[in-house]
Amino acid sequence: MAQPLYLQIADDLEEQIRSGDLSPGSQLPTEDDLRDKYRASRNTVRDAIKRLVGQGLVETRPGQGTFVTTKVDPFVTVLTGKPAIAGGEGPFYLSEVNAEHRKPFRTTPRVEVQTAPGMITRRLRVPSGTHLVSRHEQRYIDDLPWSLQTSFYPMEFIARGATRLLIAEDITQGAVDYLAEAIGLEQIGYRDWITARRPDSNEQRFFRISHDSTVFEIFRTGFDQHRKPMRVTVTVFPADRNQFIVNTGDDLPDPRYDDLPDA
Amino acid sequence: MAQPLYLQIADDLEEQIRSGDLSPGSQLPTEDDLRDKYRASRNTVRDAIKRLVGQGLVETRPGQGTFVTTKVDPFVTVLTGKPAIAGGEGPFYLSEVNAEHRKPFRTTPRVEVQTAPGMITRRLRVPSGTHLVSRHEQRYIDDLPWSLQTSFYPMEFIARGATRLLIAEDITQGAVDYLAEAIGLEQIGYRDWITARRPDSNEQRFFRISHDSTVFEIFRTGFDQHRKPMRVTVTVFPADRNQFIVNTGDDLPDPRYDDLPDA
DNA sequence: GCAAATTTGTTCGTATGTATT
DNA sequence: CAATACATACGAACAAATTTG
Repeated sequence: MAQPLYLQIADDLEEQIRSGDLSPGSQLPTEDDLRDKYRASRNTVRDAIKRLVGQGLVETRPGQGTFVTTKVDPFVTVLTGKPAIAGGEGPFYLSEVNAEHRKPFRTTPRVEVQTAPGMITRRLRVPSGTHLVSRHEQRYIDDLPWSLQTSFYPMEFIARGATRLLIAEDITQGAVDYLAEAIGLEQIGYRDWITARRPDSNEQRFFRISHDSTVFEIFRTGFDQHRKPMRVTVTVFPADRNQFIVNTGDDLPDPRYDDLPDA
Repeated sequence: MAQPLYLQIADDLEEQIRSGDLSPGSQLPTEDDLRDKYRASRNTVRDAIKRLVGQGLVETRPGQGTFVTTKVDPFVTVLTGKPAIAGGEGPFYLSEVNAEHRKPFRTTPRVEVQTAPGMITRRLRVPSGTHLVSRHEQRYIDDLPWSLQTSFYPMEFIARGATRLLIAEDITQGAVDYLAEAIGLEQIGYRDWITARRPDSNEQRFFRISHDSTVFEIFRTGFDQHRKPMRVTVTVFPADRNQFIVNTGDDLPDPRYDDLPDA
């Protein structure tokens, strides 16, 4: 056995998909058809398909069939930028490359007061177990689920007068601008910490992705004029439709007109 | 059937792993033992284990058994930094956070002249099919495979006098400094384009990761004083042991003393 | 060095459950 | 309700990798 049969079948199907012989959105032959075609058992065919599902090349729908996944035009987020511009864009400075026609939408925040996980308190440099204000929202682009975002602020900000943080309303002017105006906290910069991991069950449901796909998780820590962390924002993006740009150095050419990802 | 049996088994094992009942590196009961314990067939037990493998919680070794994966202390790369400091560090400004004791090592480059893929020529803004110099190297940290890096330069640079680009030797002073000195090209900045994807078979072999794991792929385009792209570097990192930091704004506190990832 | 024992990997056949049309 | 298609589960057999005696 040079190669296991299920791998031969998977490779053959993968080749058909990559060559365009099986176009995105089209249906694969049913498992029974593939069983006849490759003279294998149905279980072996299913092992091959499982592999393709894991690779994100196809998706199965019970009662319907197996279909070649359609690639979405990836959404590109620029992580760097002059912090001052961030106002009105929400916690993230989202500059969408190649997205002229795209319509972002986000839910009104779900506001809670909770004891945050160590991942957050450590970054905010507060004792673990401290109560924090969290503002969670779901974000869509063109009605496609795009990211899940949660921002954490110290409770202390409320006492100092930033009461709108507790209200479940979009802070349209931008939370950064609001904090500057309300309690005189200026964000002088931020640090993004980029990781990748598997989605939890919530994320699988919201993004409609499988358990063995990948999400980016970006922790953004904002620092005030005293170089102290003033807030932490955690954003989760499905890796299959998100990419990121980081610019270092001033006056770089606009990425919009080159650097395009492969079609 | 509230939950499929193989998911119940997987969840139970996952719980044992997360609780520390099964510690990292330790061996799970054999498939036959698990078959008896859960009164399921061996195939059902194997389905459960496959799921855990996909989640990266365990790894199987033919002839030996199934073992709880040991998490490596992640390696953190800072993507932003004053470009001037990059000299001597190689194409990437690699500032290792929490890495005092770690020893980086890289192979001597494999140098080729090739027609690069569209992904590269598009970023370099040269016609597709143009010949480019590529310098490929494998990079290790503490003898663990850490990243695969390939840099592309226009052939024209050779004619203009940067002949050392063609030599399969480490350019210890840094390629950026060398180009400045040899042909007067200054890198004024760069752009990183961050994506995630599945590893190809080469990468699976080199990093010793499975086909359904994830790698980061970072395209770094360097720009010269005329704001034209002067080189493109592609680096691939396995996602299970790599994280990235992006700083926006000056004078942020050192991430080394906070922001530590969870143990 | 070799053979046996152990353990995971592949493949088949079969039966039944669940979702969709 | 019936037909179709994928999902789960069991049992069995043999192959391949590794360790042990």
